[in-house]
Amino acid sequence: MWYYVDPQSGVPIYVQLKEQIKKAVATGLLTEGEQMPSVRELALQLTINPNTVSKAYQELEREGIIQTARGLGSFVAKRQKGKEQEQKIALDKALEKLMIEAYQLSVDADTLHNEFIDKLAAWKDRLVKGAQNNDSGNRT
Amino acid sequence: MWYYVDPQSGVPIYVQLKEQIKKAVATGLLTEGEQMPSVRELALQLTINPNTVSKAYQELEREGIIQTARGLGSFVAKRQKGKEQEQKIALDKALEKLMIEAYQLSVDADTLHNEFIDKLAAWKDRLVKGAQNNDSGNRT
Amino acid sequence: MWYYVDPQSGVPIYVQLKEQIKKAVATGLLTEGEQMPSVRELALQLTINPNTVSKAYQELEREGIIQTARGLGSFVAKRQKGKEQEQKIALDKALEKLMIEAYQLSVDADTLHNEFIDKLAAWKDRLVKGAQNNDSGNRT
Amino acid sequence: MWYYVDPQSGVPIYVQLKEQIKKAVATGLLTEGEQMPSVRELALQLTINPNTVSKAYQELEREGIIQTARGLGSFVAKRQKGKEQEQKIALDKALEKLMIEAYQLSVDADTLHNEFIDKLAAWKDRLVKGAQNNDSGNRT
DNA sequence: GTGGTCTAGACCACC
DNA sequence: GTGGTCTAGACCACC
Repeated sequence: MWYYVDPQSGVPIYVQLKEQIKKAVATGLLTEGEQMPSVRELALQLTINPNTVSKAYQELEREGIIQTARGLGSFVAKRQKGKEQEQKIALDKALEKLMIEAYQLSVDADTLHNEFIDKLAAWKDRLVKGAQNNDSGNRT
Repeated sequence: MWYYVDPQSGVPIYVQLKEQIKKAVATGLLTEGEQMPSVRELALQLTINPNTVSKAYQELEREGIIQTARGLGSFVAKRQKGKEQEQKIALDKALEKLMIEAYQLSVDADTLHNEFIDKLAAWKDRLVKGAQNNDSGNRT
Repeated sequence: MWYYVDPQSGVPIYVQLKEQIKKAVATGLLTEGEQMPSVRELALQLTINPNTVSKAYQELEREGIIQTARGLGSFVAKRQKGKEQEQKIALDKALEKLMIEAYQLSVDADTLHNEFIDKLAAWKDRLVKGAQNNDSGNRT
Repeated sequence: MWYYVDPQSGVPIYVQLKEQIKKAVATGLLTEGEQMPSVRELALQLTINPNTVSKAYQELEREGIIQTARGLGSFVAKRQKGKEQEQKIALDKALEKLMIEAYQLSVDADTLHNEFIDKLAAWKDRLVKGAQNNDSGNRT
């Protein structure tokens, strides 16, 4: 697959890996129930140590992104649904983080808005649409 | 001051503290050059371990939010400017994180958009406005 | 059946499921020899990944709570008896865990005692009573 | 110090270590703010690998038992206080776990009660007493 | 000095 | 085959 990792970047390798896998799940490159490459396989491919992959996988499991079964392998977990209110609170927190980040970056409100719109357009298909649920399959 | 931490929440206390200080800086409750409470003082007030405060301050310093002068104390740092391109890259990354988070939360695109607009409105005054950057040139 | 899981809670789903099944067995909602729902069935019902159910079942089997017969399904196992001494050691360990937990929660001794009495009253019928062990001899 | 570890026991070493440290904190052998032995030191003493100690310490930090500061060391954290209601819920859960465990062990209600009383007596001094708070120091 | 990450590779349990 | 734990030891950032 298309994971890559930069040991020089300063960001720990297992963190880089986690972020890429999360993104892959969120963008649909990895789908619910799909089997992840084995720890060894991915380690070989990225020429990193199996322990490093293992650490990434373990944290992803703790975060509910993947599910691991001994002797079987790791699988992309079903997406969490949570109660609507908790969802709103978490979203609010995420947006606040974005605003704080934008402030720190001295990004002005217009730039932020424009970039948000662009990014959202690119993600629109992946984010669940209002009336549709994600198991019906058709997304007319 | 008005910091509060919930030791039971699962989120490490120093992370909670960092987030609140960052927010305080971003919302103007703490202003450039303002002196932070001493590690000891804040620890006493929150009845947490001084090491916890120290860890928060250390990370905030590494992130450029505050600056520490030996024997004088810690102060809110001048906001970073960075090159425009780095700014864009960092913003893009922050937006991507938001999208991934929204996906994990099963938030649909419309909800995300609406909540973003609301949040942005609340923050508009703090984020530098298009035509009036705070010290550099305007780039309308 | 009436299992429920909260994917947002931070506690791994398979752990939540295990705890509920253990409780169901201990409270008599599931009885010795009773057939468990199949992995698939339970996964569908809870809209979680079959691997998640599988992991819960695997651990329950290792703990001796259920037994799995290939091609037949899983069944609630007969309760273990163990030697009296092992029983005492295990009980002592469980009580120690409770004390440590109570300490971490800053619960005082009186509160712990009262709550224990209340809880025990609610469980008294399920726990084998002194004079009437369920199949072995009585040791009044 | 008096930690010990049995590599043959089947229980992972880092779990054994975590349990002992938790107990040490709960019984007052380790007190708030006290510095933990360094990762290397403890590894040498127990003749286990520093990584194993490190794993234990990292999990303890996640659980709020200790606090780690890079370059300084690890310290016993201030005890969590949490809101009273959450405290009650957590206690209720812990008691329920005990009951389930007792059931699985075929322990009868009387035995459980007696053993609880004994254990509680041994712990009474450590568990915060009703009217006293834990920072006044005197414990008449 | 401190902890954090990583490699290389062993051995284990479970399938 | 799968992941989990552990060793031995390197190198890093931070103090």
